[in-house]
Amino acid sequence: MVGMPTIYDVARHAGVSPATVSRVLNGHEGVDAALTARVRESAATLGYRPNSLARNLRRSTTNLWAVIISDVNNPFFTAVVRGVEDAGQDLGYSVVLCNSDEQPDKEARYVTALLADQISGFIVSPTSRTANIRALVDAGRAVVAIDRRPRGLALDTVLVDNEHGAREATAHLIDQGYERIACITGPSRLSTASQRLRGFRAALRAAGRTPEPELERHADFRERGGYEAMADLAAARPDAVFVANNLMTVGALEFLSDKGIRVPDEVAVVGFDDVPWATFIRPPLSTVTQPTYELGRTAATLLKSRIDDPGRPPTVATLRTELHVRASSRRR
Amino acid sequence: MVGMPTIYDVARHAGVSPATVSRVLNGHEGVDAALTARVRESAATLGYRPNSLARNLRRSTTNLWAVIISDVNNPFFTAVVRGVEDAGQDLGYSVVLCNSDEQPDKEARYVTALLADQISGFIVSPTSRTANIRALVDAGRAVVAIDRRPRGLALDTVLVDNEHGAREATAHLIDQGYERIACITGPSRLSTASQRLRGFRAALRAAGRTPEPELERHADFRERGGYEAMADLAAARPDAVFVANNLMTVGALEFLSDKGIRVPDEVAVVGFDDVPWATFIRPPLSTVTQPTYELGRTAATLLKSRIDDPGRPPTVATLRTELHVRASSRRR
DNA sequence: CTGTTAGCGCCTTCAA
DNA sequence: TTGAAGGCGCTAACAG
Repeated sequence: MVGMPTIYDVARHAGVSPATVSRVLNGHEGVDAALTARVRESAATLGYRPNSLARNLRRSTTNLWAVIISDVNNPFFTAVVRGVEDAGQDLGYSVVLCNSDEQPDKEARYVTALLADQISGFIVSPTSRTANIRALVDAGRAVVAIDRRPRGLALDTVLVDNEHGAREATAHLIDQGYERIACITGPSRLSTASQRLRGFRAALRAAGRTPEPELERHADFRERGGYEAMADLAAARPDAVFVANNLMTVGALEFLSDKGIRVPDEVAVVGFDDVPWATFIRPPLSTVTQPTYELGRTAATLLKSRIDDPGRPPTVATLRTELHVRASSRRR
Repeated sequence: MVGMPTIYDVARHAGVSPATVSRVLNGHEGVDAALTARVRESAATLGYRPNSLARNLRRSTTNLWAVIISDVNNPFFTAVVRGVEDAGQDLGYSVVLCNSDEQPDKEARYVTALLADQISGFIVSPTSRTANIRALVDAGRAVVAIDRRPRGLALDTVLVDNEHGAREATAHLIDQGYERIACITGPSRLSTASQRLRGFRAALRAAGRTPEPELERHADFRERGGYEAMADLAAARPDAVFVANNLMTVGALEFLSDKGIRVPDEVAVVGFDDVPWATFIRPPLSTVTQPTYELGRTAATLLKSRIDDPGRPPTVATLRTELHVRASSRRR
């Protein structure tokens, strides 16, 4: 025997047929106890490991999941991936990570490549082009969307309650007595961005105020966009700002710091998403945190049950956010 | 035809043999131009995609690489992974990400599982237990070590010049006139930790000073460890501290901030590794940055050439660090 | 230059 | 309950 031992080697060693070895190793019922023991022992002494390539070819599937996220630089997504990975490993799956960089074309390329790889399940934070996701679904693959709701496609989806989170953050600012509260949200094509904006407006209305367009901005969910939006907003003289994701919050803070605008004395800030080391930024940053790791685990669970029961109607799981009030939004 | 079209379907459609289809699709030389065109066309019209499971079984390899890193929460490693991934994709490989969490047992479990998966290449930041890596090498897999030198094993390795980086950082502190310079480094079993400590001491000696044990601490390369080491150091009254990784730097800053110790007036700080948003921490943090993305790309290149030429003698690539001086270590 | 053929290692009927 | 045999889709010898 030259390479890794095969099921034939084990069979010979145990004095049984390959079929029996296969049955034992796959836990099929109704194999004689004595044979089972012998097979187990032979497998152990030979150091047999099933060749997953052959198994997968035979079963025409793999134990691989692919996670296609839209920004690896965003700690939000990497935390989610960790949740997926841990849960996936428990269920016997390995996870391949792909970064679409929020570009539909890059996403499309991944989809095409991965389709050929018999990947058994996909977890995707969809870019705006739903066609990519549809291709996966049409090819009969199990797919779970995270973070965003894919437009016009019924899918297992894990979201957080963006509207609630934004509303709570804004209500807190109102509560602290801020008068001119601004909002920097993401691209309007992304459901997260519009939901967070909606929550912002809802809180204002609930307090008897009217949302003012001059205090609202759309940017790109990245640091630079947050910086520019904040610069642009400055003319409107807000005394507080709710920023709809972590990277843009960092950008907005950067602008304020560059201009020597004090937080929270001149402008209070609350950010959506956790910012790593939020407590280190001076002043410590108030945030609406999302249960990122949980989100990943939930997506993994949904994916597994979709694989086991492809006909099941789609589920949408919505997780709660949590407001953490810190110094950046507290009146002295 | 019910499922995906196979190479036989294409062959029939194009009126050639499966072998010819295979040759065309794999770009083998010397196939008649007319046939080539016909095969290409048939494949296109049928929407043929090669089944990589079958191909891999036949070739008994995969187009998968596994990256086993020791801490997914550390932005250093995630940045490296990005470099690996981008380069890998260019070379036709997908990347599976695994997190050993600095635990040899967890690493061992991954190694065992992945060995069965015919993964074609491994990039590993080894934990202290070299046996795990040795298992990969013994099984004939292509392996590249990153960040740390695996003890007692000749391997393709990508490192940064830790000693130089630490020395430069320390020299800068000396230059600024600090007198009692402390060092918080990592676990002594990790080469990165000991090299950075060595660089620190070398700089002191070069300035005619003697390293004092009471100003040196080993911690665990995590935030909490940095916090505790700083707390412990405080009694020795340092006026500057060089912290040998990013997470511990954050921990040390946290302690200083908790105690109201001003940076850099009372204690100056330089950290090794980039800290995301280093510019946001007040005061902006001086850092020794590593070329993380480049490190990943280099590892990918080495891995590829190891796969192509398994007999090649091992290469050790050492990349340079860069000192970025910011306010946290500047005398007023 | 092209086609025929024999597996890669496993699982799963089918028959005994 | 166990064994024999075929085939998943592809590629690499080997013939022609």
